[in-house]
Amino acid sequence: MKPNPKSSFTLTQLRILIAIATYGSFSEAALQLEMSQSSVSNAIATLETELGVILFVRGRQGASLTPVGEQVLAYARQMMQLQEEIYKTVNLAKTLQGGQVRITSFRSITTHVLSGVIAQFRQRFPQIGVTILEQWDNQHIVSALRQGQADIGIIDHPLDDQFDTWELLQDEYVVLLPSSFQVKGTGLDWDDLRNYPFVMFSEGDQHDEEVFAHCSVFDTFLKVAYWVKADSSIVSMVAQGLGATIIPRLAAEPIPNTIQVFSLPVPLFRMVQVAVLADALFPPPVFAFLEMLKSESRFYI
Amino acid sequence: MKPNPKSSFTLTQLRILIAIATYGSFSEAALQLEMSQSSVSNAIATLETELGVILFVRGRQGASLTPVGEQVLAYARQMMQLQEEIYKTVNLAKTLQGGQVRITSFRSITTHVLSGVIAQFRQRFPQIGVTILEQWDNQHIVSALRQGQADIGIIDHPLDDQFDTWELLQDEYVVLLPSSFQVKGTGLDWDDLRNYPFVMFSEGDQHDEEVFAHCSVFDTFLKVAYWVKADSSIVSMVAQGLGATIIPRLAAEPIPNTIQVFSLPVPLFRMVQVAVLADALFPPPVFAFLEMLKSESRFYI
DNA sequence: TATTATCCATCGATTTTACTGATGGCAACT
DNA sequence: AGTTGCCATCAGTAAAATCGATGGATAATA
Repeated sequence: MKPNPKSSFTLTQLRILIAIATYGSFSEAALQLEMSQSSVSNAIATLETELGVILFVRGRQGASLTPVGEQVLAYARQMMQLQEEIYKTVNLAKTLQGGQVRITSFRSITTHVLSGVIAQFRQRFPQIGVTILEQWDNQHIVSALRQGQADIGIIDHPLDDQFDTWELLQDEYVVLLPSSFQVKGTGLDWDDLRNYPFVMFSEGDQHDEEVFAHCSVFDTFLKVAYWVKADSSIVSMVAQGLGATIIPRLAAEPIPNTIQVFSLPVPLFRMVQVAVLADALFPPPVFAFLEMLKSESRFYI
Repeated sequence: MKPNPKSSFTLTQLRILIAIATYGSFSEAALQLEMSQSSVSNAIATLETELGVILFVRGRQGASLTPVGEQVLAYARQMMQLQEEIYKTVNLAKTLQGGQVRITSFRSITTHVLSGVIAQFRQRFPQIGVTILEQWDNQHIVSALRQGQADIGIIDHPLDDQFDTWELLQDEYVVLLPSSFQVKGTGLDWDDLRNYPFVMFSEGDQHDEEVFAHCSVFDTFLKVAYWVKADSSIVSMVAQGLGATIIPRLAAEPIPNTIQVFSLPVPLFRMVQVAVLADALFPPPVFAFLEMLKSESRFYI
């Protein structure tokens, strides 16, 4: 008994078997299946050879199943049913009635933007599953998209033209100050920033690079007292008066009201974009989700 | 969505799908399946076209399933399992480990001979099912055999050469007399028979024809007072003194001890034979049963 | 008894499908 | 830039499914 038979029977043969069992004769089955009687005969002969058993007793009044034939018939029916289910499943996936949308993004966006959209989406299309894959930086999001692990990505840095992107929202880089820090006028100026000690994200973060670059344009070089790895930790360190920080607003939420929030002297934004693979052919659920995202984005821009 | 798609996917395609999902890439799957990479590629492309969905995301590091692909994979595994079961089933049927023996016979033989053989057989081969199809006369037994509704038939009249037959036992036609009937000597003679009223089987029975023919050879013509349709009824009518009868011994059993049993003046037997289709290729269980029947028949002859 | 009708197997021809080996494109490493 | 690993595509070939026609067998019918 080979575990992996090189050639094996086909679903067509099983379908024919069922038809014969149903209609009682090879010829009637052929009619119903809209194929020639000889094909039917051949198919069963091949199947019988492959299995090494006689499935039908042929007689004057048609064909009737042998005991083994009966057993095989039962399995054949089950297989046909599974086949049907496969078709049903993929057809569902091709409509808005089923399927799945897979999104990858960072935590801050997930929490403050996507959660709302997803709730709304699930309410509108309850049959469609939504999967979220949280990532730490753009890199991972991009590669998840490229490798097909997700359909839709949320990014905050421009991307090469493999992707179709559009703006979801502008997230302002805000300066967070402990309540103990004094501010002279109505807003911050660059001198203020030069004097504060800063708590920033750990080494090599793209956001911070952007902030440093922006400040340096105005001859402002921040003094970084602490490097920390999590958004929420940064915020709480600021709350405890250890220093100031510059961070995208959504990444900082929820901001305790003991913290003072200012725009930069010259405001800076990160552009949060939605990205999908340019050449990919998406199932309808993905389009539906993108539509919803687009209409939602109006509230943020 | 057509209920009966003209062309459909194949089990081979599903097997390939599973292999790719298992080994992570088209090429590795091709190696494992011992087929070319292009075949694998083609098979999946065809399957994807047939289903109308993308099943794999192809990337630098191999192929990974899409969400629909995952769903289809689950069904595919089930189908492979069913396929395996079919092979297991038919292979069992080809050995003594499984399968079925279908026997057709009359009630009398079933009760008094087969039941014992079957019990012994089931003890020896517990996995093999035994089916008994009871019939009223040879005609039905023969046609059941011819139509493949049974493998083994028990008959009591010679048959044409479509069948292989051999003797199972000789069943003597015995004369049953009520206790009230007087018998002169040690045995019956033809004159005795001429004087008794008889209870015989209803019209056109082959057994009775045989008996009448036998008697007429000795110028004995029975007076039939009753025609009755069931063996057991005949016996009980004799027991109640309504008449005598001539009946095969096994058909009469159990014979109440109020009834006198005699051989005919010139004994007559019916030859009970086992018959199988001459050209049929039987599964091993049938042969095993035939062997057992043969060895068993020694006790009766 | 001879005839007819029904069913299935078989044959040869044809179309379809499956498979292969070679080639090329693409993206990621070195 | 070159190399490597992966998949798609192409053209040719081998295998198969399918068909129409034919023939044999067996019941039912005349």
